[in-house]
Amino acid sequence: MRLSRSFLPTLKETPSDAQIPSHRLMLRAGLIRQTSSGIYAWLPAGLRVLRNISQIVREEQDRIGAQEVLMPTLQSAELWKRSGRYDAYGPEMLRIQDRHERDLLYGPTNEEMITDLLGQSVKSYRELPQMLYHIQWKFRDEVRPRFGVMRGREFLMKDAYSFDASYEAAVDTYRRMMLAYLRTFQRLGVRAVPMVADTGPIGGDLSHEFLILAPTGESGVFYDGALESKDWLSDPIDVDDSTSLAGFFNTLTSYYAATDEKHDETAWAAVPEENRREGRGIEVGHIFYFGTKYTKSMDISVTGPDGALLYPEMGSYGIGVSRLVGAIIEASHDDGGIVWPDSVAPFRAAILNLKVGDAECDALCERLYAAGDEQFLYDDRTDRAGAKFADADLMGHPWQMIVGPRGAKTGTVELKRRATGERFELPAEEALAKVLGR
RNA sequence: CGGAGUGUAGCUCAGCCUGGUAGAGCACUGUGUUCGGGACGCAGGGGCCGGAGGUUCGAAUCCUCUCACUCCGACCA
Repeated sequence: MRLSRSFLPTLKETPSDAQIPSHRLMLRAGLIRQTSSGIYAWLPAGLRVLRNISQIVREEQDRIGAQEVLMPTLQSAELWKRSGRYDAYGPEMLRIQDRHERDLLYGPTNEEMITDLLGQSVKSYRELPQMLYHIQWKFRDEVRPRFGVMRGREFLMKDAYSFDASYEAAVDTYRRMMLAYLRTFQRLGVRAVPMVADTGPIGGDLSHEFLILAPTGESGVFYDGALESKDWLSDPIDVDDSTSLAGFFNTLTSYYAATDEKHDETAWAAVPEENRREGRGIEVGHIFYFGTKYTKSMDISVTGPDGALLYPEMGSYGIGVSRLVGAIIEASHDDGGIVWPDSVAPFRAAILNLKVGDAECDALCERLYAAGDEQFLYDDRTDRAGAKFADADLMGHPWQMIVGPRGAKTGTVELKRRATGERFELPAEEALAKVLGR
């Protein structure tokens, strides 16, 4: 994208109603604009990030056999009356009426809808397991939205729902999903630690929250530092093998990790002192096994192997996609602006033409731009160099390809790595190779 | 939902107390000098002061109502 022709409105000054770094930076870097309290419009660069995150989430969901669907944002109140949650949900649920005065709601979650959908078509245990997910906008009428997209009212979320014919199978599904989450967050370039979460009346140990560590997190967290060194992408866990999954799960959960709500001083004391990590975290994912809660309340059953009716065992698994944009920035920024992990950055690199109009600079920049296609943001504005540096740092591109009159003469590019500040003077082709990972 | 605030130019804000008819910096347009970390000069454009009522000769300013947004608390992917 050519910056001179793009809609990337950066701000030099900090908007007054943004309190935390991610909110300030998202506004300043031109990712979002607020349209109402807790509701945001996503501008081109912000949308790219949202899509990059969604794509990684999608690939990891698909990898464990989940199938993508897309359910509507508006739901019928009837559906929620069947599960009993229409009255139970409270004012967080946005309720509306259509012209026929039928009650509708803007979905805060989709358990009822997915359960109903599955029940309509799945009649035998042989058709299980099923795992469905969608990435859709949701609405929760928070009393007090704040922190930009981290606590908005409208938010983009991936939610998956699983249906198994037995508890044992549901446990495998849960563990499979847990691994998918660990892989997802690792690919997103952030450290998200799973912590035991409250299971409420369901009980058991099958509920975990995933928290990204950041000083502005809303929960206090305590965990074993050994969890930091795990590489889930190369761990040879067989997601189709129950024993392999159990081994993975038992190893993982043997390390202490809890939010302040569930913190246990005795267990904490058993963690080697040099491994104790204490800080704050932002919840970006939640996985939860809840059994037959909805299949029973909505009377959705299938025929079991013995011919008797069986209520499928369910779990639900959320990832806050739009919240992640804020959370990643909270975990990865500096005084100059955002520091995007490579995998989610809106652009892989910015090309900074320090002297637009200089034939050699222009030619070299065009050559670089053509090689990167839409992965590069070409700063072809006639601004001064300083403004370009500042904007590139603010927007957080992983790489900056700086082209000035000196280098352009010899076909040399100054490559800057945003995360470390390292600089390399390289021939154009080598710079491209490095940036494009070739 | 309780408490506290704020709405004036695209952004950050001053002006309000003590009414007299709209300001600054940045941004934007033109122009000249500059040109590797958010330059400088000159000349410009842009706001029915959130909205509605009221008081007054006169309201951004005082009063009433209303809407929006923000912060603190309780609650939350």
